[in-house]
Amino acid sequence: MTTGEKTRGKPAAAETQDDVDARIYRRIFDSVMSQRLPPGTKLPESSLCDLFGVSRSVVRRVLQRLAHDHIVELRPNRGAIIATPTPEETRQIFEARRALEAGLVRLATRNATPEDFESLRAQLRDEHEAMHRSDQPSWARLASAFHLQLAALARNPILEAYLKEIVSRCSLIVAVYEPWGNASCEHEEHAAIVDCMEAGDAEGAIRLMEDHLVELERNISLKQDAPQPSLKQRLGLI
Amino acid sequence: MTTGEKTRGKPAAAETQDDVDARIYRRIFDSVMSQRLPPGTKLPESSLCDLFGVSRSVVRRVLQRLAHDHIVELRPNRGAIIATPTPEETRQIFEARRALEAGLVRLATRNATPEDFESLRAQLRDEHEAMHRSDQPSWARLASAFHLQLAALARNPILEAYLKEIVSRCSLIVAVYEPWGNASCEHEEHAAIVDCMEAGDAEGAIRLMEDHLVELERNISLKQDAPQPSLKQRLGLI
DNA sequence: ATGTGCCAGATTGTGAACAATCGAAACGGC
DNA sequence: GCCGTTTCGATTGTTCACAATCTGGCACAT
Repeated sequence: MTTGEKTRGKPAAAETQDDVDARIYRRIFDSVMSQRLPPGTKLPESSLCDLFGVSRSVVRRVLQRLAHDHIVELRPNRGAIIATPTPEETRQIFEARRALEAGLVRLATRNATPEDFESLRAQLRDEHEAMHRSDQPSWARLASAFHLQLAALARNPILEAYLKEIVSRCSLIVAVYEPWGNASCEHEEHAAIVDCMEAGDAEGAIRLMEDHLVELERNISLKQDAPQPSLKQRLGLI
Repeated sequence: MTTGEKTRGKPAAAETQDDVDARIYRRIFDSVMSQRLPPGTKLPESSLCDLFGVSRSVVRRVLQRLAHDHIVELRPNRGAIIATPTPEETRQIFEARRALEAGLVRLATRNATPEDFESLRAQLRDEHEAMHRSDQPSWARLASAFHLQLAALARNPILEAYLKEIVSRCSLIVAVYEPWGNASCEHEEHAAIVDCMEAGDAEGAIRLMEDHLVELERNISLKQDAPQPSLKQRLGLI
């Protein structure tokens, strides 16, 4: 009775296997998104075992999940590394993202309630505030969160999960080529999209969203081509 | 030399771990698609170990992959069963599929070469032939293959992978509610889509594709609602 | 007779030992 | 001095044994 309720709920110190998995997954995931784990970083199983205090079985399972979500790359007999998207993959990811978000915007415009728009605008205010504070880490997270929250309004968990995965991969790309693009511009575009959706103009919102994503990709491509940031990556270890 | 080349290629009896995984995955996958493993079927690890002659580690890994692709459901401490899509999930899956295929048709229309259309028409001929032979198993497989091949023309592996997953889930639904809809109608619609694409009319092809998918869903929904096929599933064991 | 609690069997989750594989440095031949 | 070979160390892949958990049936009290 004291430690583990079995029939209904687990109020205290009982951590299920899924909780452990999720904790480790999120820890690695967040570290990648925060650029604390740059692409190409090796993730030896034994190190992770020590760090998280679990056995290799658990670490292995989590690494597989991360690999399926394209956060890490699993090379047979050679261990896991943080995934390193190539320029070609970048192009494909953004193309897929445009197609996905177009569909999501259409569904969201159809299904969103006034309360949904309310929370979306609240999100925009947070963005705006972080932007004014020049709080770039927060802002980057919030900018992604906007797209995710918009996706939730479509009321389709499947498409939402796909977008979640794609946004993660985009963040990974941003982590490689760190553009830190002009935030104010992005924020304006987000607001314009919401305006269009609230007015019921799905096609207009889609067009704005696509322009917005093209702009985002262009910012990244510039950094990607121009200053050759990949000397150590191409020459050293990837 | 006789059994395992290591440096370059593996011409004969050397089977890598990935090959083993893929073999077991495909075996289960195909069995589900062929309705030999109906939804709700239990998949005990020990049985699979015996059947495939591998250890539980391998079985476990494969089951996780199948779970991530929504072919099986992994219940903690209770083992794996073939996934059983609910009517609500069915609605979401088809909605997602329409959105995805719309984007794919648009890209495919833009990127397809004359040779691509050639192979697509060859696909249609195979369909037509299987239909005339009343070879329903073959026809069902070919009908899915048409959508998959069309998706490949978009030249975007990411969206293609998503559609592959969704089509699998659709086939699973078909396996539950076995509509075996009017094949000739489907074939005509496939052909009409290709015509539109070849004429460069992406928007027209998208509209036809959406109608086609709505029709497909309607066929399934009818069987789903009418004869109450889920008595044993809802009341007994799912 | 019905509902509750308990026990046994089976199945899954975990951890540690063993085997296999790969990378890289050291070695020797040309 | 350069290149191919070989050995060694480290890391991953697999297997097996043990622990934890759930299911289903049985006994028992009400």
